[in-house]
Amino acid sequence: MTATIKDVAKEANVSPSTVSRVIADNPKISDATKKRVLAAMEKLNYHPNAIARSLANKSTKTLGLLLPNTDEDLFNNPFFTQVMRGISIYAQKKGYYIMYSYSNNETQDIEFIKSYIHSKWVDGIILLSARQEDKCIEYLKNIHYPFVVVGRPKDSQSVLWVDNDNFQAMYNVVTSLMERGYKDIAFIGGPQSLTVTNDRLKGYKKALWERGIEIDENYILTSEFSELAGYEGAKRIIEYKVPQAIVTTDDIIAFGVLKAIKEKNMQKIAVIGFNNTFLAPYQSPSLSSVDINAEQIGYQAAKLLIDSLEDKEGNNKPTYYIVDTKFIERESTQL
Amino acid sequence: MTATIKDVAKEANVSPSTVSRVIADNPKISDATKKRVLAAMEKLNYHPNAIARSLANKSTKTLGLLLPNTDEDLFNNPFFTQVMRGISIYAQKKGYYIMYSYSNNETQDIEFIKSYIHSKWVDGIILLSARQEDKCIEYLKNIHYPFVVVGRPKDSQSVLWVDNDNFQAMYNVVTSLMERGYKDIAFIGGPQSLTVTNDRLKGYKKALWERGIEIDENYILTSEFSELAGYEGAKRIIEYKVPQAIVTTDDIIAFGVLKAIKEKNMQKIAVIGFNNTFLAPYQSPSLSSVDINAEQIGYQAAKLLIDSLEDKEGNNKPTYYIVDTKFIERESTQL
DNA sequence: ATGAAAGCGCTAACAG
DNA sequence: CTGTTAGCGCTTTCAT
Repeated sequence: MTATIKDVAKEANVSPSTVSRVIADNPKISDATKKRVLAAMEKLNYHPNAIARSLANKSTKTLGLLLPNTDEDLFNNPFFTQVMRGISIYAQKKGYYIMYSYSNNETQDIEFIKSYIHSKWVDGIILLSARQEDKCIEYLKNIHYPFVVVGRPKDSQSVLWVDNDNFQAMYNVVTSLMERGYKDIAFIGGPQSLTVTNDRLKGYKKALWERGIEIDENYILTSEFSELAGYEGAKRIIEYKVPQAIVTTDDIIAFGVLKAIKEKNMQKIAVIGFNNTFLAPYQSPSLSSVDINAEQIGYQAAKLLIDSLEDKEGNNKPTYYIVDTKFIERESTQL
Repeated sequence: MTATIKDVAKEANVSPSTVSRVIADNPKISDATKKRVLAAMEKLNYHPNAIARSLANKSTKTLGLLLPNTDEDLFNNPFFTQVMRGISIYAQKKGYYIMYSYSNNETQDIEFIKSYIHSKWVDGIILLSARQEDKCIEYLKNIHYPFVVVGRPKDSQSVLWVDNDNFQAMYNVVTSLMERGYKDIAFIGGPQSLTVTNDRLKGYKKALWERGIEIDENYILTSEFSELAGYEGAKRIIEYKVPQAIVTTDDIIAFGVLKAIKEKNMQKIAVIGFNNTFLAPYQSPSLSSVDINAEQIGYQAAKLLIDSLEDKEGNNKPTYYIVDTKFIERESTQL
């Protein structure tokens, strides 16, 4: 049916290996024959069979992407699609394909990972969202399989990862608020099981602590990434003691906070989101948010993994990448 | 390194072909040897090499997914992630893998399709979002390559597709509004190049027409899927002539409409979105929206394609699937 | 019911 | 610089 390397070889009057060398762009091939082979390929509309190449090469040039699916809202969160796009951009640039799987829990995660690895489908794995105690990281590390994780792993020794400096980002936001006189600042975050939540919480605490403001545990709430969590969290906090500002770890949470504030008619409470999602400007008041550059995170993750895959010498490159954040001020912090 | 079929064969004292038959669950294998082979696999921690199988089988059990990337907001739209999840669920159930690519335009689309096909990486292709004149559909149809499209293609003859009944869904919404006395109803839609926009627009027109309401072209706006489009569209419409209701073809657009309405202080204008995204309930007023069951769309698309791939006999199954919609009423239509 | 052998399409020594 | 040969790991006739 479709032309194979043999057909091309015949057509060009060379051996299959010569054709193979042309495909691989091997330098030791005379220009003359190269031309001839290329012409033959063209004529026969030849395209290398990637499967056969993979089998012979023991490399598929594809990466496996593990998507979390635990929480309905977590996945609706634009963060993931942005990261995926970033991954794609670098992968395509380097001629890599991406496969993806959803999983509902850590056990399934591991299953998919094993399936990817055992079946030999992928050359490396990308993990989205690092948990505090992450079995996947543990597993992949133990078997020395190439992977990169989006989010700082708890034990980052000898694992590739990319993340924002979440500690610093939140620290800066809270400090900036305090510099304008805000004192009673509450915190509503996602699941405590995620590293990102903890990092941001630490930034929050450090900022308060530095200015000698006592940390009130009733002002700290963590649950999940949802508007509902933000909505109910804000109501609880307001009922406890009306704060001057509420910082959150995600725009989705902040949306819920805004709703609660509106209902309670407490519009002077400042609100800050994270991720600077596309709807943040369309809230009323428009939501101030920390832009975490999600696409860049994905891009750098793919880069870290692919580069390490292709760098046989194992040169001592850094094993992580920190993506800059930027605090975007809008109406919700200027009331 | 890892065990191959030969190792298992030796361990179990059988030939490689016997092991292969066990893997394929071939009926003509004695239970005794089957047990023995299974035990050997277990012992050696054997896992079939999917690449090698694919090469021999000429089938990869993976599907290629083409994601549109034209519009920043289009891709941030949760619709796609929901469809992807649906696709994944059925694919995983049937043991298929999914590869994805983003493209920025139709030319790139075709390139990716060719790359998938020529490289033999995938067994079939899933197209997201049908354009009115879709070169990808044309191309795939011409070469008789297996594919399914999400969204009704213009010429749906002999192509697999799944979609909502967009005409009917919009028709129902508008009719329902008119039954409660609304007369001046404006329409703000996405790009005219998409089938979905046109189908919904037709439903809108038909509903008005049936009730003898003249269609005012100034009440019909189409541009892109963004809050900005909704925001500016609504302002333009209001300045032209204040309507009683604005129907849109996407929640994102509706969010922009809500913002404009708030600014203009015209809160009695009813607003309707489409897709019933997770933020719709969190607008104020909460947004009435048509639930299109995006995950189901993805699931059925994968099902249509995979089933057709596996059904060698080409039984005359239907080539399309219509997913139900449901109008979810919230505050934005009950003012 | 099981084995031997050829082949899927490509790559990689090794020779020359 | 190019050809020969073996082999990647699995499947599949064709025998027996």
